[in-house]
Amino acid sequence: MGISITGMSDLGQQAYEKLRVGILDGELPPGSPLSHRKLAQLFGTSTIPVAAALQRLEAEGFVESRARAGTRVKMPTVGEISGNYIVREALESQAARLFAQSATPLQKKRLLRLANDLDKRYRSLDKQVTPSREAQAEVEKRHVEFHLEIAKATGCQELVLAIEKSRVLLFNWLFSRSGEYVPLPQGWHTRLAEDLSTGQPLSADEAMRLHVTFRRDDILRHFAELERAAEGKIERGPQHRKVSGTFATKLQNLPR
Amino acid sequence: MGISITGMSDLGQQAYEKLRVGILDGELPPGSPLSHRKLAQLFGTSTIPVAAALQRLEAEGFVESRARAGTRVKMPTVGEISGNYIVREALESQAARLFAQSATPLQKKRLLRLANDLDKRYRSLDKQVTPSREAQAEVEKRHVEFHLEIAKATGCQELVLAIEKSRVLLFNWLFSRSGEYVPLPQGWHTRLAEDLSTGQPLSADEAMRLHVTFRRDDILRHFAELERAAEGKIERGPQHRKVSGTFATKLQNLPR
DNA sequence: TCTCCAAAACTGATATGTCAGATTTTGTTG
DNA sequence: CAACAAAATCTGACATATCAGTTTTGGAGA
Repeated sequence: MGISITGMSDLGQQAYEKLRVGILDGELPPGSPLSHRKLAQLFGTSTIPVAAALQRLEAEGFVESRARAGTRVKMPTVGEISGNYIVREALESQAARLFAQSATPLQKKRLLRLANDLDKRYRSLDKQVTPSREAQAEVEKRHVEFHLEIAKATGCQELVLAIEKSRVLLFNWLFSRSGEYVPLPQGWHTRLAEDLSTGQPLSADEAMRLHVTFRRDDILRHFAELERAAEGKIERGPQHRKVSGTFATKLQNLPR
Repeated sequence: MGISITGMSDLGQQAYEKLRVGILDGELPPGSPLSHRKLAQLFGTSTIPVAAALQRLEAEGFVESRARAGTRVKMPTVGEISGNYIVREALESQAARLFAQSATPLQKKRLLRLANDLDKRYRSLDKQVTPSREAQAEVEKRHVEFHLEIAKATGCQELVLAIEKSRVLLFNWLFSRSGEYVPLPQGWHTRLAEDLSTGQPLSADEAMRLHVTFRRDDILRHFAELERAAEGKIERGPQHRKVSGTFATKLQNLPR
């Protein structure tokens, strides 16, 4: 699950990628402080490439920065998550239209196979009483891949990138919390793949909209509660969270 | 027609804005070289804020950079323009749905007024034999504002920003060339505004799709020709274009 | 224990200088 | 005059150092 499209220099690119996986792997949960200096020391570079990486991550919505006050992994608001859903619904329903309109039999077959596999994984996840975070993340990553496969089949690179951006961002926001898990209907993705493969563009559009918005209201409600709970609480300053990975640990214990 | 949403430091933000208007005003046409040093000298800063501004402009698609070889205003490919249309169709039809679904009478009235004004301006443009570049740009800017008004009425900030980004980018690409002008039908925007104000979400969606894609094929054909004409021509190195504004002139005549 | 405030510590922003790579120019040779 | 190579020039990437805000901290006083 990685964007390449360099556009950035060597060290800056490396810092960007390290930070990105650090965030997406949950080692750097929302609120984690990201000091230019400490990161530079950790990476063995100056602060310049770090600043470039953080600027890009900020533009992509992973990070928020206030001048001379600090940079941290972003805490999304309910409004932003809601907006993300709206934009993603627009992009993915467009991809669904184009897929239904012009996907080759091979692409359709491939999508069906992916959908089947994905549904299997979700089912096996449902069986477990307490699925591990890693297991959930693994399945969700494949979920993203499934949707990107639809977009890729359209042949429109710009659409793929826009959807990936939107998907990955939500992925990160969701997995930063212990979200109550809403099980999906049986054959949820297989049915979608069938709709996209056999239906007209318009019905594919509609099917995708339903798919995208299925868990939306539950999730928004959940986050609204979390937001209310955090009302006026820790508003600024680094969050003293307990984190597992080596990344954040190293970062915290670094002097200077 | 300006994005604010800082996210960047003082000098970097200023450099970004200056460069952005320089590009959008046509003073820096596609292919113009943008040297960190020269720009820094022109702005009276170091190269650091300039680099930050250029990195952001690159992420937004206005500029392309190759490490240690140069940065220049981007020359779009036909594929990118086509992709831009697909993404924009997705975003704007979504905005149309939401507008039809939830716009207040006041917002509808306001949109109709804007549409009427816009159509008037297009009509007066059609009357002129050789409309000036400035006059065309002025009307096109209002065209962008019209579409942003629809998005703003949805109350979804993320959708507004995504549409603005997509619109402004195409705006810049189109106005960098002397495009053959395809006149619009009578009351083109007024009819759209009416459709969005009175119709159901689905019909609003469809109306917007038709609107967005109206000139698309002509434009893509036009650019395909231009691209073919430039086949293998000036591939690298600064373009020695003749430019009007003071911005580019200063830039070119700067030593170092 | 709580409030307030100044000093200390930390932060991102920026200037300056250097480096290696890419490009362009120039000089040479056929 | 063409082809080619070396040198001069230009480019962005980056390191180091400093600055001015912001936040945290450690009492002093209530």
